[in-house]
Amino acid sequence: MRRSPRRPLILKRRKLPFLQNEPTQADKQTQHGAAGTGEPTKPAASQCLPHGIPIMNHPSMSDTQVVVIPKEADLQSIIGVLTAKGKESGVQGPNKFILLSESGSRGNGSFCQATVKEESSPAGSTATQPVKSDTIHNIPLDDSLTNIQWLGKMNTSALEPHLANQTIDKEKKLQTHNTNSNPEGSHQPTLQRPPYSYTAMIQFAINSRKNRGMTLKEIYTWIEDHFPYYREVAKPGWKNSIRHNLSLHDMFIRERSPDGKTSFWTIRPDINRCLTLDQVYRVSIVTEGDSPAVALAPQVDLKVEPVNVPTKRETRKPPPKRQSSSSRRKQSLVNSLQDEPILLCPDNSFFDSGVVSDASTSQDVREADSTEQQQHFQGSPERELYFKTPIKSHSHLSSSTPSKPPPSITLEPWKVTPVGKDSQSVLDFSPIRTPGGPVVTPRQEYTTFSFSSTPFKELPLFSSPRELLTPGLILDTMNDSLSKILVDISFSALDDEDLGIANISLSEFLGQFM
Amino acid sequence: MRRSPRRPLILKRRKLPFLQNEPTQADKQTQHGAAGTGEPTKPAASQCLPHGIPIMNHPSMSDTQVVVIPKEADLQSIIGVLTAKGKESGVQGPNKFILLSESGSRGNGSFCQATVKEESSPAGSTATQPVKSDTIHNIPLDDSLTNIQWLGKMNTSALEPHLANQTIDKEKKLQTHNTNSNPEGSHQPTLQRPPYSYTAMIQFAINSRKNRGMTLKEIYTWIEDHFPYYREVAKPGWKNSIRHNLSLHDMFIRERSPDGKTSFWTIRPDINRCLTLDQVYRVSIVTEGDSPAVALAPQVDLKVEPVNVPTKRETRKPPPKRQSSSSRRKQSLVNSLQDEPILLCPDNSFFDSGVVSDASTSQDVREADSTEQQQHFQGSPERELYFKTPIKSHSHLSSSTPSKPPPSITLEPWKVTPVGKDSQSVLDFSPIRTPGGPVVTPRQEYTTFSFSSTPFKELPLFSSPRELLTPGLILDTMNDSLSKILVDISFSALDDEDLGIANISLSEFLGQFM
DNA sequence: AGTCTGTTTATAAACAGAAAC
DNA sequence: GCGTTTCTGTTTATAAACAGA
Ligand SMILES: [Mg+2]
Ligand SMILES: [Mg+2]
Repeated sequence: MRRSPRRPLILKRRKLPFLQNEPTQADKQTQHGAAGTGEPTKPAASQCLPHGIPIMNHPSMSDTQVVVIPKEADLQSIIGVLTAKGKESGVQGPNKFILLSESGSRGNGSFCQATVKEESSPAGSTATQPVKSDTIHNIPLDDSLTNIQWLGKMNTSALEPHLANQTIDKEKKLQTHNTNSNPEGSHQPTLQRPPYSYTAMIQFAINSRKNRGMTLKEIYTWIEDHFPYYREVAKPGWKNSIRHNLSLHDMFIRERSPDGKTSFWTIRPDINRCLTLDQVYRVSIVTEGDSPAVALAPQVDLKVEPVNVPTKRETRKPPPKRQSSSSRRKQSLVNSLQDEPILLCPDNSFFDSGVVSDASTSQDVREADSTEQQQHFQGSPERELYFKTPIKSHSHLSSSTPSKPPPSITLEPWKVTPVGKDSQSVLDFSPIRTPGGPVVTPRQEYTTFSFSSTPFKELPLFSSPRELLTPGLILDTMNDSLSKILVDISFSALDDEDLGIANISLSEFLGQFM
Repeated sequence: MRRSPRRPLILKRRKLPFLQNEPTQADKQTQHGAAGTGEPTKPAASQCLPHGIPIMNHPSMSDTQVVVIPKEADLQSIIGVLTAKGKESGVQGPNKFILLSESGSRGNGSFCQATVKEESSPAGSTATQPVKSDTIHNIPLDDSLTNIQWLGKMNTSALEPHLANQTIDKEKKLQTHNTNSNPEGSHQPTLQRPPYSYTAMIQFAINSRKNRGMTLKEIYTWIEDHFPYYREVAKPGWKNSIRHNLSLHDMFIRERSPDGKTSFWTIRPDINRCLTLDQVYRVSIVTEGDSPAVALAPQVDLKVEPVNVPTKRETRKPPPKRQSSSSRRKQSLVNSLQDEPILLCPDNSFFDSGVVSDASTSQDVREADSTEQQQHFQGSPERELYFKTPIKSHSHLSSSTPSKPPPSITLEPWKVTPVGKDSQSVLDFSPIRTPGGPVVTPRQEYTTFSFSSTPFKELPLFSSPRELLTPGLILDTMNDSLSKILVDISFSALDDEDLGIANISLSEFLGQFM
């Protein structure tokens, strides 16, 4: 809940399929629509993990949520989902999760009205029983996938072009299509769209080179080799997007080869965070490991050195009522290019030279008060209701931010209608919020078993309060620790909170890669 | 042909209608298409102005073209079109035009096969005879409008909110719709989309304020007041685009009011060129003036002072064969923030304070050799021909740059089929190139009368070579001079070419406003 | 003549924080 | 004061136009 939100590693705003089948406008409903999909604007439910595992807010810590893990549930899967969820929701969202094992009396709380055994979820496979052996691989995925889930489907061979250094050329590796039925033993890479932005993938590509320079074609090839989605299913416009990103972002600089014949792309060294797919991959591979008390961190040895201590420290904790900073971010980081710590690049096997680079993204303007800042979602599905406001003679949209029509239920594999009595309570298991889907509203309902985000103590969730004292696991997505095991990123500087600028967490380190 | 190209003032890449009627996908032709519109991939023609007035390349000066003005033609209209054309095509395109009066023997050359009297052009009105009195106002316009043409339709009252300074609020001025039939006397503003980019319009808006700060809402209002298109016909998504531009471009900075309550947008003073709509308007108003030997420049008094002389002057003229600079622009202007002259803001009636600002856009890396760099256009209509290349199993597009299907003829009012014998020679009068229309190809055809861009001397265009010596007008769109009249922007520093960085022309000054 | 590469602009969209209602 | 809605601001994605190599 501190420091300015880094961009999540897990992609948002990337719903668009980008498949070869064009939008098809099948459900265009051009003028007569806007009444469809029957989303009944319910007060929404408490958040649930897939298969009805509930998540409750902690009564006192706003950044903490409590999860009761059923006995039948797959712990690794849940940890993965929670990690993704925590990272995704940024700083204001929950980033600590207390995992409690269910004490058998599961029929007690009706909070989610969906049991683990529930197999009638209409939106895709249910697949949580570990005996199914496709615990992760069969989770219904789409573009709004978390990267951990996605990585569970990635083949490790997708990383091998790293190891076969320099010989990535034209051999048709990785061309083995998986036939959509992917049992756990097979290790083909998915054709699912990876959850990384173009900018992130370009960084992955360029940073995989020791000289940290790549031609455009090599970037294409690298991405196609490591993310077969782009070779196989994406429309060719993805290359246009790559070029667009290279040109648009100042982070990417085009340089000339010494002979001046070819040009190659580099990353501005002063802002290169040196993230590689390997690092991201290792993070999540470890996440899926055996012991739950395993570090979620990459195996790299990062060193944060407080060089160029910011001179404007007074802006870091603004007076809580003056100026209010009104942070929509980014404008507060003007001229923050110099005064950030130098972050040494990890010298893993892919790098020869430890290029010195300093971080230059955010000035880490943390808001003073983190007082119960419940996350707001704009639950209004969309206001393409015609003539809703008689402002103009426009017969078209009235909102200045375009919005997609709410998708139909079957298009959202995370939306599972529970078997409970109230058919209106559609649970949103998606880690991605869609405006129009059932979202969590901050409305407080202290009285019922309904799916509110009521503080924890109000809900009769457990058969006895003893369970709250169960020494469960604590998953902290802010520093990617599970239980009390801290990540093994060794910060050479202060690591207490709210003390210094060197207090950069892994999630921030990862998150700034958009 | 010198200095790096500024972005044209006249908008390109803005074909999209952005009207309330959605794309309608009526002619989607999803899979069976791509054969339509009957564009026969002809070798294309030499460039012509509307009504068949030909433009020929000058035999020796690659940036110069020669235009023979028929007696019946409207000179002002032609000058306007040429000015737009010159500004639009950037540095590599022609920016000087020698205007010659036709010597009566018009039937001589068959080069354009369209006479001025031709009235059978199927795409809109022909409207060049000044006796029609709607010389400019009736030119068929669409989104690919030049700004000069567009300004011909603009009401002068659209500028009056400047004069009624500060009281722009809610009075329903400018709400007088024009009923599409706009005789010359009436002065309603058009509902046509203005040819300015969002970035340009935002600058117009903010620079119209003395304090050079505007809230978002004020920017909206300013644009709506001055360009009623956005109030009346544009989809509400245009406000999204405004916000997008404000956020995206570093040029726009959000600041807080002194009380910290509201935020307003400013333009980074070190790169603010202080262009206002008033200036653009005056430029074009003068262009439409009576005498052809009139200055095309704004009435402002700009002063360029060579402060911070660049230290890396050796990069300004690279060795002509080494490195070759391979300018796709923009990457050559890294770190050029400091070393450019300070450009004083013009203190016209809209400014109180002469904010000091220096230019910081382009480092003016001029290509060494401007040897017959004929402009290329990618005339390939689009290659959504399925299975054209058996590269992948993609059934969809194969080009990584998406392209629109070629529009039908009737949608392009500039495309006029001449009455000549060859029905295939569709002339493109549009100042905007569409990749599918007939474009000028650099193919050299020295032998025929065909529509090639053959050097000037090869074409038997004139009845006698005397006409080449006719003391015609010279329209130079690089510095916006007609005849020998220079623009009245007074540069205090060097104004000879290739000498100093202060050699900034009006077109560059204007052009950098995208 | 066509393709690849690079730059810009436009538009839609997701979403978050702040302000208004 | 709270809850909702709207406004404002930031990013990402995608299409597209077009220029230069
Ligand atoms: Mg770049
Ligand atoms: Mg900005």
